[in-house]
Amino acid sequence: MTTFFINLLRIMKYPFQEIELKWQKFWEEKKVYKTDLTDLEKKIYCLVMFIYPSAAKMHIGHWYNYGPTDSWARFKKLRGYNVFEPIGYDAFGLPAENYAIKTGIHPQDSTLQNINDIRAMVKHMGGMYDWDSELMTCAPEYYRWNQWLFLQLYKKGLAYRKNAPVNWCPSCQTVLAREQVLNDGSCERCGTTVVQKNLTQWFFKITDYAEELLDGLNKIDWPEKTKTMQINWIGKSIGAEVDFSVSGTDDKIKVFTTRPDTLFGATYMVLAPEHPLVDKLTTSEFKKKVDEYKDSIKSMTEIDRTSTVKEKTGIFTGAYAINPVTNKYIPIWIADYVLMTYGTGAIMAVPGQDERDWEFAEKFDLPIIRTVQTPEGFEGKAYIEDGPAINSEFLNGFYVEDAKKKIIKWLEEKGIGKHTINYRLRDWLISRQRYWGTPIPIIHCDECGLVPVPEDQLPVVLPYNVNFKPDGGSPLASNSEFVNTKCPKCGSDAKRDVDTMDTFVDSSWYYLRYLNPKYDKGMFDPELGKAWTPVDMYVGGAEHAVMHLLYARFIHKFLRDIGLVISDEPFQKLIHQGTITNLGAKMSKSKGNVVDPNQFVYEYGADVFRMYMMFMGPYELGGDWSDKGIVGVDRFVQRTYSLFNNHRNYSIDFPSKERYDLNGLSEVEKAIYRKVNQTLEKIQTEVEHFRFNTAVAALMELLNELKSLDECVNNFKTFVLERFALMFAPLAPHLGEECWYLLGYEKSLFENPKWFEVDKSALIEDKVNVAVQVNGKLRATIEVPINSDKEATAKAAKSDERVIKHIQDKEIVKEIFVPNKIYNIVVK
RNA sequence: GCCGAAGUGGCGGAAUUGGUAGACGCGCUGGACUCAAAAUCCAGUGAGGCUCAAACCUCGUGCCGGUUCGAGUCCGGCCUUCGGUACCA
Repeated sequence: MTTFFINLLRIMKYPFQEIELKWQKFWEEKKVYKTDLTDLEKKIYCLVMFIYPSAAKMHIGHWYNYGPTDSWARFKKLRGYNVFEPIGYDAFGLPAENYAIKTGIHPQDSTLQNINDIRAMVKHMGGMYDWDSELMTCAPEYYRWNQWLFLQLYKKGLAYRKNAPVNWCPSCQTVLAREQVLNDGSCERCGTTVVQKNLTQWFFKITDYAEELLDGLNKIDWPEKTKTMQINWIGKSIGAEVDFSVSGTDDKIKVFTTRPDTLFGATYMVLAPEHPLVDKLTTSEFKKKVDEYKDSIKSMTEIDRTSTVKEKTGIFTGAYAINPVTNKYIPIWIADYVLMTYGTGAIMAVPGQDERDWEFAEKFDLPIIRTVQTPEGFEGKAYIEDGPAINSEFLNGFYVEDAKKKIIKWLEEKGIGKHTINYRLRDWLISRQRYWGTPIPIIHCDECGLVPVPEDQLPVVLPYNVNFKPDGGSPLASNSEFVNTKCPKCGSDAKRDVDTMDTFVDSSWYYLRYLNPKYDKGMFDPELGKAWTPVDMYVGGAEHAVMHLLYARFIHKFLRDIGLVISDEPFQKLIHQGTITNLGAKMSKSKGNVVDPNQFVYEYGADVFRMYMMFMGPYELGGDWSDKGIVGVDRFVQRTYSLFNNHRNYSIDFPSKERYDLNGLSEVEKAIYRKVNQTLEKIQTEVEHFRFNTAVAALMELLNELKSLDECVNNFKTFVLERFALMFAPLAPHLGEECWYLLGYEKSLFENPKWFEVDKSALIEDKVNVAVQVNGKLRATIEVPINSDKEATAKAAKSDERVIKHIQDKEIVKEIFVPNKIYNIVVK
C-alpha cells in the first residue's frame, strides 16, 4: 500500500530525464535549429564566446554564459526572428600542451576527447545551436585561414618581425607566459628565477588602427565600462617629441612629453636601461656601475619595475645633454621607471611638474625648477595643475594649453621637435614558441630571406609527431620533416618558421567562419560575412574586455579594408555576464572551490538548473554561488508540469478566443486575464534586456494567480495556458515544448515559432490604490476609480479616519496630487 | 594610488522618469494530510512599541549631512566589499 503511493507520487513528478532527452532528440533529428542564412529579413546573430576546452567538463561559468543567452535567442526566435546561434571550440592553447608535458597525452588527443565530452554537455543543456556550423580552431580547415590572414597582413606590411623581450626560464630553456611566472618572479614549474630575454618575434601592427579603434567605440552598444577600458588601453596622449643633443657627440636623444610647456624646467634626462644609446653614452668612469644596474633589473618584470610602492632607483651615466631652450647641461641618468616600450624610451625629467620626477630628483639631489606658478598656499611637491608659466622666458604668463602651442611652434621652427600623438597601445606580439597552435606560414631561405608560403600550398599542417617537452626553442623544430623544405622562390634548401600563432588570432574571426565552416574558397563566405555582420548580440566575460575584444575589432577592420566585409565593427551589442564566485573567490582548481554543475543537472534537470541560474540575480552582476534557492525553482517547474498535465488537449478540446472582452468575464477571469497580459508585457521587456531574474519572478506570480483557474470556463483556461507555455518556453525550453505538446499541439513550438500579442486594454485596472500621505508619511491607502481627478481623490482621502486623525486641528499648507499614485497633504 | 561596480529582512534579491520599501524565491513558525515522517497544500513572517487580539504608533535601504511636499533612487563628504589597472613621460 505504502509503496503504491510512493510510486504514484513518482509517476506524477516531472520526469525530466525522459522529457529533456525526448526534445533534444527531436530538435536534433528535425534540425529545428538549422538557420537559413539566406533569409535576411529579421535576422539576428546571437553569439557567445566559444568554449576553451581545457577540461572535459562544462563548469558553472559556461552554464551561466550559455543558458541565459540561449533563452534570449529562443525568445527572439519565438518572436519571429531568424536567429543564428552557433557554438564551437577555441581548441588551441597552452593548457593542452602543459597537460601533455605532464601526462604524455598528446594535445590533439586530449583536446578532441574534451571536445566530445563538452559537446555532449552542451547538448544536454538544450541550447538551440546550429550544429552544422560547429567549428574547432585546431582543425586544418580552420587554421589554414589563420595562415591566409597572416599572409594578407604580411603583404600589407602589417605583419613584421622585430626583437622583443620574453619571459625566459634558463633552467627549462623555454619561454613562459605571464601566467606561468609566479609573483616572486620564479618559474612555476622549476622555481628558477625568470629572466627577460630578447627574441625575434612576429607582430601584427594593430597600432596602425589605433585611432580608428578609438573612434569606433562611439558606434557600438557596449557597456561604458568596457569602452573605457579600451580607451585607456589604447591610451592616446597628445604632446610633442623633442630632440636633445648629447654633449660632446652627434647623438640626439628623442623624448616624448605631454608637457612640452615645461621644457624650461627639464633639469635632467632619464633613459630606459635598455635604451640603445646607453652603452654608447656612458663614460668609462660610470660603465661598471651602469652595467651593474642593468644586470640588477634584468630579472624584473615590467610589473616589478613599475611598482608604486618600490623606492626609485637609477644611476648616472656620466653623460650630459643640452636643454634646447636654456642651453644648459643636464645630466643623463638611467632608471627602471622609464620603459623602453612606451614613447621613445627616454624622458626629459621635470621634477617641478611631475611627481615621479620630483621623487627621483629629491632622492638623487637633482635640481628642481618650477615652471608653473603654484597657487597661494600650495604646499605640495610637484604641481601638476594649470597655471601661468614662470621661469620660462618667452612662455612666462601663458597658461598650460597656450604655452604648449607656443613652444611646439618654436620647436618646429627650430627643427628640434614636433607635435606628436603617442599611444600606449603596442603592436600585437603573435608568435609563440609553442607546439599547440597555428604554424606561421613563412619559410626562411638563406638566399631569399623571409618567403611567405604560397597561398595555394596552405595549410601548413601542424605535424603530430614532435617533442613538445620543454628543452629549448620551439617544439616544431624537433620535427625535421616539418622544418626542412624548399624555398618556394628559388628552390634551394630552406627551413620553415617553427613558431605558432597566439590563439587570440583564432578568436579574432571565428564569428565569420561560423557562417559556413566548410567553405573552402576563402577564409569565410564573403557574401554571408557581409550580410551577417556585425553580430547583433555578443555575450561573454568581462575578462576579455581588452585583449580579445580589441584584437577582433582590429582584424575585422582589416578584413573590411581588404574587401571581405562591409561593416566597421564585429560586435554591435555586447553584454558581459557576471562572475559566479564560490565562498567569495573565483572558482579555481588551485583554490579547491569549484562547484560541479552536473550534480544539480542530474538531480533537478537542465531546465531547472538553467532557470535557477537566471533567477539568482541580475545577469551582469553574477554573485556568490549558493544552491539554497534551487528547490524553489524546482517546485515552480513541478507545479507548472502538473498544471499542464491536468489540462491535456485543452487546445484541441476547448479552443480559445484570440482575446476576451473584460466585460464578459467573471471577476476571477478578469483578474487572471489582466495578470496574463501584464505578465506577457513584463516578460517581453525583461527578457529583451537580459533581466531574467525578474522575468522568472513574473511567471511565478502568474502561476500563483492561476490557483483560481478552476473557476474559469474551459476555453478561457486554454487562452491562459497557451500564453503561459509560450512565456515559459524560452526560459525552460524542454518543459516549454512539453507543455505545448500537452495542450494538444502536434507541431513543436520552436519548429513553428509563435508569440501572442498583449491585449493592451487589459493592462489598465479600473480601480487603483492611492497612497495618502500627511507630510510625506504614509497614513492610508485608498481605492479609487482609475484616473480619478484631484477633487475626487481629495474627498476620498480626507474622509478616511486614519487621515483625519493627522490633519484635524491643523492648517493645510499644500496638497500634492499625482494621479493614480499619491495624495500628499502638507500640514503645519 | 587611480578607474569602475555594489552595499536593502535570517538569506538570494524586487522597486519606470524621485511617488505605498521588501515583489518573487529560500529559510523559519503555525496548521491540514499521515500511525509517523518526507513530499504536497494553506496561513503567517523587516525591527520595536502598545494591545487578549485587531487597530494604531515609532524606527528602518552602509555612515554623516543636504535638496524636496516626498529620497533606496538626486547632490556633497566618508566607510566597507568586489572587479580592473599599475610610475605611460
